[in-house]
Amino acid sequence: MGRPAAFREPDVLTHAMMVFWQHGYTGTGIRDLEKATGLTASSLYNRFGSKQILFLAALDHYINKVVEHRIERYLRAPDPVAGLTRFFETTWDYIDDRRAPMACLLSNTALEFAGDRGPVQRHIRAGLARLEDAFTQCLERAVDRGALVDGTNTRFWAQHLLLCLQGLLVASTVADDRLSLAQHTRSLLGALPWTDDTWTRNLEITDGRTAHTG
Amino acid sequence: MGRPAAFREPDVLTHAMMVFWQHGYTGTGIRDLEKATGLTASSLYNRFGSKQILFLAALDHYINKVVEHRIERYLRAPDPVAGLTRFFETTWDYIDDRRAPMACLLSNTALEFAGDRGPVQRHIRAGLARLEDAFTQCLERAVDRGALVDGTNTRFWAQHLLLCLQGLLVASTVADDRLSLAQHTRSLLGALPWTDDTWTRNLEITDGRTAHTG
DNA sequence: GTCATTTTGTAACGGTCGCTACAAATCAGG
DNA sequence: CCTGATTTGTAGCGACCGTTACAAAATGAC
Repeated sequence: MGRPAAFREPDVLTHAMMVFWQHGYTGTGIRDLEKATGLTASSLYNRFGSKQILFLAALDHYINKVVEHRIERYLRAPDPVAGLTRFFETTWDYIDDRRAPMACLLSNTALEFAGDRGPVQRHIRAGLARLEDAFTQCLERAVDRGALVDGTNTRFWAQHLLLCLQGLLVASTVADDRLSLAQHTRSLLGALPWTDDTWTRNLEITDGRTAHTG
Repeated sequence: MGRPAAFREPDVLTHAMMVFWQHGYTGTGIRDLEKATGLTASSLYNRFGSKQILFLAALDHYINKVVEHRIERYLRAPDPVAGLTRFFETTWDYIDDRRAPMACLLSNTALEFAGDRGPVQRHIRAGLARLEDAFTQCLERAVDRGALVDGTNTRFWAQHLLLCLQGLLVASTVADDRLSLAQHTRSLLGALPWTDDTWTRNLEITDGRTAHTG
């Protein structure tokens, strides 16, 4: 009952997410959100109640769509080593797709709300925890396959990868060449306790593929 | 000639720097700067011309004081390995000194102005380049002392350290325990091409010292 | 003291901020 | 068609934004 909404909530959240991603929470005004979503402030407030709540919804949308999609596609790929490698490589692809390097909405928000102890921090932590868990599971599969040495502290190395990823994302906003970023990515991944020549073989495979695809 | 200013510019820049550091560029208003510096908007605009120019001056102030001080104290210390280790360790001390984790003004600004191509980006790059150079020189001294293997690409590993540092800083804003951050710092530094047992010996020294100092 | 020069305090400018009151519009159920 | 419920568009709220005009205050040069 009641007048039906003239929009689909996921679309609104996607557009809001993009604006917040580009300009941050403080840098995004309600008028920007109106333009991006095509809705009026009335509709936005009628649905979400406040700018902050809409932002939290956009954050969750980012986690459930962007992050989860990348987890599913790469970290849950059949080959955990190749998947992990591709996960980091495609971070740059994703960044280069857009006009400006936008890094990661989670990282951006983490720094913007660094002193915060409210709901925003909690949502950020939840999103990063989801990524950390996915890394952990990916590394555990690598251990099972004998790619990582037995007894590897997968939780620790998952946190480590998450930390390095955030460094790469910050660096990507100032780096003038993507090539060096790729080299640093290799060094970071190479630090993991791979067994024997697992990692060097993976590098050869990666080189072969990138040589073909450009 | 003319009425003398009732403030010292370095003090004004220090206070402005702290406010920008805590709340970011967009999140800081002129009224906040008035309260923090004790000056009126008139004086601020008479001296600096605009909020943006004041921010650039505060950025340079951060580079010349905070960053340069840490470079001088740690990266130019007699022992490059111990100095580098202390540099990363004291990053947390510096963060914990303040009420809220503020990470690094350069990293914060890099993400806030991710899409920017104007003067702010240039100042950020200059500051990071200064840090990269200092890392490079520190690593070169480590090579000269035989702590790093001959032929080490010091420029590459300096960029690598800078990248990892930014990851640590982002992680510090969401981390609930500093201990794990210290462990990740060790892993990051341990990835460098140290000679023989240089790094393990350095860890023992570090452990001994931290055991005494708490 | 007078003048030119610079800084300071006061007050306010036009614009945008997040948000909301209100009525018209659009549905379901009777 | 009427009623109740929900969304939409319009219009504007008070507060704050970055910035500025203007005059009083404080200096050195003469």
